[in-house]
Formats: sequence, C-alpha cells, structure tokens
Amino acid sequence: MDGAMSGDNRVREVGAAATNMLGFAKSPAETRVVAAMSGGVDSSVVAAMLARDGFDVVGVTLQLYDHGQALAKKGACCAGRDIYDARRVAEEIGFPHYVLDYENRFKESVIDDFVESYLGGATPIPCVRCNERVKFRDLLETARDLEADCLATGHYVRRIDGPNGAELHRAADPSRDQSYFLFTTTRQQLEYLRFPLGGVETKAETRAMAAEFGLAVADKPDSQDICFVPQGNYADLIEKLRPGAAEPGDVVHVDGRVLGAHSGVIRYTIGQRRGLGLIDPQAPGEPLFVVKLDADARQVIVGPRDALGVRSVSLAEVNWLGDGDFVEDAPDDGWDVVAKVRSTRPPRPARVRPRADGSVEVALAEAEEGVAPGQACVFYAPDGDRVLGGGWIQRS
RNA sequence: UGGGGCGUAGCCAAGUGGUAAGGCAGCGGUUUUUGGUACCGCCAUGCGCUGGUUCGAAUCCAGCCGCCCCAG
Repeated sequence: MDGAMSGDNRVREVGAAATNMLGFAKSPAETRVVAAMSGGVDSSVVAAMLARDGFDVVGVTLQLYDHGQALAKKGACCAGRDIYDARRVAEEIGFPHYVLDYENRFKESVIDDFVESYLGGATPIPCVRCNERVKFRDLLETARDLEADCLATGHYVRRIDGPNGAELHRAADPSRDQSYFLFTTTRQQLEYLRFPLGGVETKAETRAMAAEFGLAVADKPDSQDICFVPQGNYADLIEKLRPGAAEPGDVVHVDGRVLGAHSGVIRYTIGQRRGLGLIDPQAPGEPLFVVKLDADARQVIVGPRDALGVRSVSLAEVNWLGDGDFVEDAPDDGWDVVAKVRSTRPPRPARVRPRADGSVEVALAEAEEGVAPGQACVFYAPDGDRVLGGGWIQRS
C-alpha cells in the first residue's frame, strides 16, 4: 500500500501525527505496553523494537505446558528453551520480563478442547483456541492488571483504526498472514491489541531487524506444528491423555462397502489421503480420501476425490468484525465475502447468511476440498484484505 | 486332465527378442504457527518354476506347478 515508504514501516498502522507509533496521544515513555513473548523471532523483535523506540515495555512469556511425564516429552523441550530465549531478549535489550504459569488454563482451554474435538470426530485448531482463550483473554486481562495501555504480539496481521473502531486486516505479506488464526478476536480485544509486524513485507525483514537488534534468536527456526505435541504425533498424545478412548472401527466406502479397519477416528481428518493403507478393489488405481468421520459409529468414511467437494458449510459461534449488525443488516442473499476454510490458499468468493436458529450458512462459489468440522471458516471483504469475521465449521 | 485363458512388486497393470512404464498402497522429504491437501524423491538385478534357443528373453521353445473359464 505504501511502498514509497518501505524500509520504515514497522510501526505504521497508526497514522495520526499527534499520536505515537502505537496510537496513543502521549510519549512512548509514558505508554506502557505488554509484549507477549513466545521466545521466537517475531515476538522478540516486537518487544525489542518497542523498547528501543522508548516504550515502557513489559515482556511477558506464558508457560503453557510442561515437559513432564504427562506429555511424555523426551529430553529438553522447546517450552523451557523458548522461555529462556524470551528472557534473554529482555535482558539484552533491557526491559522487565515476567514468566507466568498458565499451564492449568492452557490445559483446560486448549488441550482438553483439542482432545475432545478429535475424539468427537472433528479436527481442532488449537492455535485459534489459544489466541481466543489464553492470549487474548487471560493474558490480555493480565496486561490490563499491569496497567498497560495495550498488548502487543508478534502476529502477522494488521490492526487499522477505521471510522467504526479498530479493524482487523490481513498482513502486508500474504504469505505470512495469520489472520485466519485470529478470527475469534473481538472488537473489544482488538481495540487493546497491537500487531507491529503486520506491515512487514517479508519474514526476512523481521530477521534482519532481529539481527540489527543483536538478538540471539535472529536465526532461530520458525515454529511449526502444534506446540504441545512432540514430533507431530498428536494421536499418541490423545491416547496418553484419554487411554482407551480411541476405539477401532471400520473404514467404509461412501457406497457402503466395508474396505478395512482403522485404529481410531482420531487418526483421521476429512480430506486426508495418506495413512489409510487401503485401496478400493473396484478402483485399485484411484486414491481414496477421508470424506467423513462418524465418531459414534466409529466409522471412517472414504471415497474418491470427487466425493470431497463441498459448497455449503454450516458454522457456529460466528464472530463478526465487519461494519453493521451481522444479523440485522445482513443482505437477503447473504454478506458478500471471500472466505477461507484453511489457513493456506487464497480466499474464495462466498455468501454468508445467518439462519433463524442462530447458525450460519456459508455458500461457496466454488467447491472446496477437505472441509472439516472443528476447522474455521474466515471471511474477508471482497478485496481480500479486511477480516470480516469467521466461525467454527459444524458440518458441510 | 477334452478345449481355452492366465500367472510381472502388498493391489491393479504396461511391456510379445535388446536389457522391467504407470497408478494405488507404503516410506522419506518440501510446503505450513492446526489437521489435511499438493509437490518432490525412494520403492522388482528381476517378470510362477526348471531347462533350452539366442550375442541378448519377462518376451521364443519344452516340461512342470498354480489359478480361472467352457465343455462333458
């Protein structure tokens, strides 16, 4: 949007001259900001940047899970390492830093939900639950308790002050955009939040800043996979937390034929191809995909690729961030949006229509594959930039 | 035990004298702050067995074994 000013657009989501970089009408030194620090490069840069710019930064790192026997983590774990890294950044730059024990809250708000979701045949997004129920709820309250003016995070997403209050927008770098994971953010939370990396053009730029600040985490690899699941082996974690809960059952073709057996619906998600270990004798050269999961019947229903397409999706718990009242002001044919049913891939045209029973129907202009209950459908304005809201997929 | 057909990797399958396609499944990796998808790589010193012909055979010949079908 403002390529002419490239190079110094780190904290430029607030423009008014009378306010500081975070949008407050007072000096940075008088502006207290709690920086949520995960121990990674992004949030470290945010904290360091704000401290260098003179803000009254208080770094906070949440201890979300231990590496004890409950999760059976092997050897040194990232949680401990990350906390150490965050603390070191605070020491290097010179601002206070606190580690808060959020293990119980994380367990109750994120891990339990994750486990129950899988056992119910759905496919959870723990990262969204963590943002929704831990970072932007409990941590945000803690920041208020610390009398901070705002809470800053390292998310790649933009917050823009609009005529009707704070708006959530996609990151300047579409490939790093994390707005999908923040769709549950409420307007009230958004008013208090700041995302200094939203305008960064590339991840390399962030790393360059980290190097510039002399941070040891500058070359730290990006985090990926689910933070509390070691080696990406989520099914083993579920079975440790709920022994015996994952029961075996049949793998059934959409036409009714039983093709084989599985060792628990928790190991599958809609759209999945690998791991079935099966072929359809009637079409031995064609791949099979998981089309549906029936936890009650303990069935994994599979079919050919063309059985995967979905054009209508039903949502619950919709969070609306667009202008106007989501229900009252909805056009008869639904809100005109572009929607994502997964974090990657560009958003596609869709219509979002509130139903009388409180649920919401999304009509996709083109079929999407791999639409699974428990995942999120996030809406954007037709130009794909502003986040208008989103909801949890119930069925499709 | 008359006639016909077939036997290539876990499944399907191409190849009919020149030194084993491809798909599915599996394994490994890339991508990705969820799962998944997609993409890339690997996966038969050997083509039912034993001999023979040939410079050379999965491909030709002989015998044997095993399936299947049609007749009785």
